Amino acid sequence: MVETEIFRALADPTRRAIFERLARREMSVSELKAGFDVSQPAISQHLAALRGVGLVAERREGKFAYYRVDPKGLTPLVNWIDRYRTFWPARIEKLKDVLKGMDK
Amino acid sequence: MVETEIFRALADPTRRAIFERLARREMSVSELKAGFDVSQPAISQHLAALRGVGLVAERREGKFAYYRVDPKGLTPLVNWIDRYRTFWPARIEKLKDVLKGMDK
DNA sequence: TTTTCAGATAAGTCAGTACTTATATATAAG
DNA sequence: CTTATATATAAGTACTGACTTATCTGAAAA
Repeated sequence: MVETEIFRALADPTRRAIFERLARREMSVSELKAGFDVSQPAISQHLAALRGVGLVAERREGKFAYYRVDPKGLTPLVNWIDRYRTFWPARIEKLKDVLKGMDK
Repeated sequence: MVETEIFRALADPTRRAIFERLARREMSVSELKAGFDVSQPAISQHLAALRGVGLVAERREGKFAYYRVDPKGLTPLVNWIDRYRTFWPARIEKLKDVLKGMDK
């Protein structure tokens, strides 16, 4: 189940913090590492997890690996919430369209 | 961190399925149990977890316990997504207002 | 080519968690 | 009062997952 994987990926505070930092701008692994109190392998493992569920994308350049958020990655999460639109008015409908148009 | 707790709560497929069933209508524990292939204690434990993070609420009536979704419970999740509105236009702003007005 | 640097992978450890069965609590029914 | 039913809690187990150190791959620098 896609939702499970995405919820799981974002349930870890470190991993979510990585996602949040990447949301601001593309960064290399060592740049990212600077902000956290965990080892470099831990960062790589978190990035692999985020990449595995489509939340981030990788761009390789020489010996550097640059990671960035893949905006489409959040779509299943938004859609899941959307399924519970019965709890609030239909405003959220707009989200879907917005996300679709964002497909670049 | 509130977000972590909510993401964690919804990351478990059984627990999320319970939430989804309760989203349709209020149900007692034994009614819920009928739909799942886990023991009654497991259901109670999941409900306690969902209740602990404010995703569901309990109403006690005699020897029965009726659970329902607390719509406000999803607010932190929506707000978190909202923080990444930089990735898509400002439509999501509306959500906050909607959720606020939903405070019953 | 040898060394250094960026990053990924391997393997092991430890804590957390989803489950189980057994038991407790409390209300309702006989 | 005794028994049955609804739910919660206790305690134990097995698995998962986030971390570590050590090692591997590959590109740049010396």
